[in-house]
Amino acid sequence: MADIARLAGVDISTVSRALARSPRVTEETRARIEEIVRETGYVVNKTAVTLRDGRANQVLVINPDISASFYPEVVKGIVEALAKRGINVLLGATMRKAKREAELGKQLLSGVVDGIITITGNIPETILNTPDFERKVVAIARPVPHEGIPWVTIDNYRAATEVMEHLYAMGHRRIVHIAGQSRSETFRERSAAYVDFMRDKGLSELADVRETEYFDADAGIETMKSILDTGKRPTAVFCASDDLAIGAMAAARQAQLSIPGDVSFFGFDDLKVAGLMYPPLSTVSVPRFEMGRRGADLIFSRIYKGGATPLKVVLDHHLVLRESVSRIG
Amino acid sequence: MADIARLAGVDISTVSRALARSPRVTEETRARIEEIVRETGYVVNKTAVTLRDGRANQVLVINPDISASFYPEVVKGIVEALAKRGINVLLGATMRKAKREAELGKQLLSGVVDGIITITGNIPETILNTPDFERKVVAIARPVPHEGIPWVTIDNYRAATEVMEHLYAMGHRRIVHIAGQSRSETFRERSAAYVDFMRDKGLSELADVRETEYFDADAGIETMKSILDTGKRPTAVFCASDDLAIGAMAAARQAQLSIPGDVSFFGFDDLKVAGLMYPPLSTVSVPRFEMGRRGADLIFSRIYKGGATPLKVVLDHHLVLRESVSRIG
DNA sequence: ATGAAAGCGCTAACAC
DNA sequence: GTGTTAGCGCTTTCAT
Repeated sequence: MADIARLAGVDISTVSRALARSPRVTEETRARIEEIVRETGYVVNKTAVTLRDGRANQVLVINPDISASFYPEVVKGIVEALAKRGINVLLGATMRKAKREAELGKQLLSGVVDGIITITGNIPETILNTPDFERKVVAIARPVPHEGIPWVTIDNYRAATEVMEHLYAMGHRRIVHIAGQSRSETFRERSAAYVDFMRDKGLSELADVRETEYFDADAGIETMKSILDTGKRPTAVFCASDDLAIGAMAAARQAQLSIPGDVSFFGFDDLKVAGLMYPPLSTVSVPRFEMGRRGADLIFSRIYKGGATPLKVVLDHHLVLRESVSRIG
Repeated sequence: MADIARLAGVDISTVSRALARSPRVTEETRARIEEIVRETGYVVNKTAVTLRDGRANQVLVINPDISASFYPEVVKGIVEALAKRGINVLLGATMRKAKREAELGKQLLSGVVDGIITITGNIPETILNTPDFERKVVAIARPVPHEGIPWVTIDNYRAATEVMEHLYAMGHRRIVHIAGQSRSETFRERSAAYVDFMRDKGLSELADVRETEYFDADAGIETMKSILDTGKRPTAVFCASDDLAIGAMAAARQAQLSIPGDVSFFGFDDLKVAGLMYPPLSTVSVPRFEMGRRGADLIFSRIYKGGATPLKVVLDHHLVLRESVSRIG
């Protein structure tokens, strides 16, 4: 900026004002300065501005694993909402390591970002004793075990209940549930809905919940294999994620089972690929993009406008019925 | 840091030294300072360090679209290589907009990052007149139209030729190619291999290249539909990406064709989901993780060690034969 | 072994 | 309308 000032024959503060579109600079001076800026390709040093202003105009999105197909749409929603307000979005992946998560949390303390949007269901322990940190964190999809942190979600219990009602209406009784981690409230709700439904229908005897650690396709394969190994083949499998379902279907097929002839499948998430499977997978449509947008709105209000926001935002879901479930009995 | 200094009863410069593990601080003083740091949860302000040091110890990875399944593994490789060297990785998505790309390029000029790894095949125009920018940019997967920028790739022409040889050996003659953008050298090479092979086998009459813009599943669906609309059904379809293949297979199935009975498919990338499709998709295994690692190594050498590096790194690929291709004739 | 002070690039309050 | 200056939080000479 000093260079620009010299070239324009003005003080550096005038350049600063011109670039900030302050009305206190002659139109003429500003034009001259802007011309020089264009010629030289000069760009304001953001680090200096951040240091000076005490804010980075950036937020960090923490997700567990960028390979998982669930997150990209959420991130897009966040970027969409924040970009137009001049807020940058950084992306960090924890790879499910608490240490990585703590590392990322430090970005908040070290001034690199003004806030954190987490999709991991955890809160980096590093920031736990930061005063006022509740105002700087928002959770999406998975709630965080901490009071005062707002979160955006769908009604998982209700959605899972609807899935079970559908399966039941299609004649299925011997239904098993491939679940996610019970330590995650999201997956706990889905499992609870399954267990409650089976009990309410007097089917507790048949209820079978298989918890998985990472709810990815590999877990789906392994779990499905172990289910088939028991010899008691279910007529339907309700998977807590599409990734689980994709893996489970592949495993069923490998065991020479036809889908949905021998066994039906229901997923959760409505990933892009769900509709492209063979057969196309019935699933629960989760408004991922909208979740991102709403989460971004929340954090923007709280951090940059200092306003109050609701602590819980529940978005709509709906069932997407395709061809992976057959009518039986 | 001033607070820490006051609490420890030393000068701020001593705190700085202690935290930097300088030998010029008594073991005792350092212990005291570290204790206080732990208690208060203090974290060094990274913005200030960046400003002072003139380097951010961060690089930016630019990719076209975080929804596409190709990139996460590459990013993981980059993170793996850089994290242990204390270099942070930021992720930016262009959503295929030149403007977004330019925006991201500014991050380099504004001091937020020290270098850029691009997986888009483009170079942000913003940085084009930065002196010495060739030293700060590395391309992965897709080369950049600019001299002096190193890149990491596989031999696309050779891989595509091997695919064609396999299809040919399996008896296929009426093979069509669903290609990516011809403006991308990567896809151009794959197409060229197809065209050359068909010509060399005297099959030019049957050659049919369908170029797509985004090489995603939707493009695969559309293109496959249009191929089937012509009425001349191919016996095999060589897709320039797995995403294209997944979409194309779905479209074929929707047209009541059996795979690979009626038509065979070959993909490119070996995405995780390729092996979980029904039937499992034959494809070209691309070392995405390794590409990321090597790209990261390159940029690290160039930026932080100021060393010279090769301008082109070609990694190994191999064919993964599964069940989406049948033997005919 | 520790302290004092300069300076990284910028903005904004304060002059004029 | 423009210039002068302090200060954001840190590291690193230079002194002692």
